[in-house]
Amino acid sequence: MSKKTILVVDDEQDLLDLIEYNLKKEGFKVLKAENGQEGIEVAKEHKPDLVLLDIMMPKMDGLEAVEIMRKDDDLKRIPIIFLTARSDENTEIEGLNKGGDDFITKPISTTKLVSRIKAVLRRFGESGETLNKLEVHDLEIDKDRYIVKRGEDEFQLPRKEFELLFFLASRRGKVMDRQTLLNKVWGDNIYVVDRTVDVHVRKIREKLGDHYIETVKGVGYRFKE
Amino acid sequence: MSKKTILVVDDEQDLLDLIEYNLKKEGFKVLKAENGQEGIEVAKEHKPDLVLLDIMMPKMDGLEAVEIMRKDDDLKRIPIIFLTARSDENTEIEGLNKGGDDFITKPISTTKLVSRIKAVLRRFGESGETLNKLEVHDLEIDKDRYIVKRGEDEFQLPRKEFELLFFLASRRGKVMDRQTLLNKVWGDNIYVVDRTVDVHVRKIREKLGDHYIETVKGVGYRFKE
DNA sequence: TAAGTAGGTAACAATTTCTTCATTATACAT
DNA sequence: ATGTATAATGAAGAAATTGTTACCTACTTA
Repeated sequence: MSKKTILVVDDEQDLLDLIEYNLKKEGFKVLKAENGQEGIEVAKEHKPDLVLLDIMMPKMDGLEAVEIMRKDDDLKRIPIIFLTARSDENTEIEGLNKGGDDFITKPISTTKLVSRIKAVLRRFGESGETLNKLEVHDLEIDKDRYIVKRGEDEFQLPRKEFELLFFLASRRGKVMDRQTLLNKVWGDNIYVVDRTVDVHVRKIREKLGDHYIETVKGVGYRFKE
Repeated sequence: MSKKTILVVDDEQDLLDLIEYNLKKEGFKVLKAENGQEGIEVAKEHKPDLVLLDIMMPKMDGLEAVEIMRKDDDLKRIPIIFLTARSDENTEIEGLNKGGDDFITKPISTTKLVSRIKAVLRRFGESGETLNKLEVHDLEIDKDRYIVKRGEDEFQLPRKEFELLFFLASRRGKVMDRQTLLNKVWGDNIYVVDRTVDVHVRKIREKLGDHYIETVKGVGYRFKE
């Protein structure tokens, strides 16, 4: 399991550092921001797996930030845990109503923080957040819909072609040999000649153009980075 | 919007009644159980939309109950909110780790309780619209009356056809395989041949035309976006 | 009881997708 | 530049999937 990235947004530098230290110790990747606005920018750029968001901040407070995030297609699925200076039930309720996923009051207990983060991540992880939508180059590959989009154009690829494309695209840059592709896309105990892959690659290129999948002679195929 | 069902599990009869009163006032349907074991039985039978679970109970406590629920295919997706007598951080952490979705300490503020329940339901509900009236393309699909309208025309579909259409339409664009459709429309523990879905799709197309439900060969069906 | 409706199954026709293989083109090493 | 290995291509047949129809059962209603 690759490291999960947590974005921590808080205006107190000390607290930011403390949280960073503790989360890194637990194996998370940590991003930091000092206000809501910066937080959203960082979130847009790095798409963290979870955001820890202070309610009280200068420039843009946490509640505003959450509203913006929930309206942004790229960000709205990211779980948010609020931080607040002290237990203030009204704020808490407002936060949850606005779309927060949990709530933690300062002073923060490290154990509690980590425990909650894990709980929230697990919760979101199992509800099918298995990354069903890839955006690479000018393509949008949507496995929920089994559709590939490029701008306004939609391509309806047959299953194998789609799954092959999806697999390659989800490992952008990495060269995969034919056998691996067969195992991963076709299944482990399927017997087909490995040249079959070539034919599917060709069909994908035929439909989408040949600037996505690169041939690495003697090795296999790779989705262009 | 159909009423959401909340199962409340607590050994204190008074509290049970108090919560029931408040939740009913808010428009929820309420089920009650007095210990973990009973709670699981009721949950299995009625599949509530959310469970409020006391940690400390005779016979089977809340933590045990949650473990069992999370292992049961029918129950594991039901969100759980823990109740506990007082803020006890250790228990709280344990609860969240075991798979709770939120945590509320007694004495319970009614507002807070309802607010949290709604927050959790919203979070979980986003995957499945609970609206009873869908308007898609030129169709109006009304689950209250089991009627589909197109302009002046009204179509009276049989139950299964209607529910299949409704389900697909409520997840517009998303491809659903036959098994999922069977589980969601027919029910989890129903045995019917999956090709049955095809026949119903055909009947729907026969009545409404075939420009609503799209076939994704090798995968399933999808309501056109 | 007959007739009608709904739901399910099975068979096979129609269609699409997949695989293979033969041929042609290309890249790479020498 | 040439030869060899590898990949691209095209086309045909196999395999898989879906559409469609007919039929069966259970249940409801007249």
